[in-house]
Amino acid sequence: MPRLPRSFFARPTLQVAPDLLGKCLVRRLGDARLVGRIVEVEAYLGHPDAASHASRKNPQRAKIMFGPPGHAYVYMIYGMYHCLNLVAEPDGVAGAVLVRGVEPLEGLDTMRGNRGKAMPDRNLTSGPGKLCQAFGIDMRLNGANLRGRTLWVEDRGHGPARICTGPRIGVDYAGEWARKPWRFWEEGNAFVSK
DNA sequence: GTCGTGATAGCCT
DNA sequence: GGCTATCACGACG
Repeated sequence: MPRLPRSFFARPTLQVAPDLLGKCLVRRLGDARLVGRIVEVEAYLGHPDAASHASRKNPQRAKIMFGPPGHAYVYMIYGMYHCLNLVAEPDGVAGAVLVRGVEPLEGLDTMRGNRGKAMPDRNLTSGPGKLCQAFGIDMRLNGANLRGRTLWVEDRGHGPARICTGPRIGVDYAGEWARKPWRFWEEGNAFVSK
């Protein structure tokens, strides 16, 4: 299956984000191969997007967002969970797409083991923290090249049926920027977080 | 089904 | 001491 080239990511974040819907996130984890079809994302820009880590006064945590496209920006949130972003825009311009939901296609048993307990399958990857846990994504993958051997994105041709848009989740502090319709999801998919 | 809340760590003022 | 691009669980009905 063809991996998405760097040129796919080297575009405006608001174009890359909806284009990622229907693409497949692939993770090699030991002998396991985990695949999830992306069904929900959010776009985060650079300054002056007040909801973005890249627009903080000291965006040290988000420096990967300013780097070359086609890399992973991973951060820890609420002390317990991780969130996966895919860096967009040309090198030097901040922008990333938060992956909020994927539909599990391969490696379900490994995902169930990573999530622990008796988690219903519909809760495996229907949220940014959940999917990172299921895919074994943590800070070790921050800055990883998406054309390496552990994490990448493939185009398997299963585009989204229909795309919906709305405000981003959990950024109410960001004033007018919180109301931008920069969350994109596939209509009706069970693995959308809300 | 909805709602409220606690967990937990790194960085902020 | 407060906040965070979250989640799971228990109470309620």
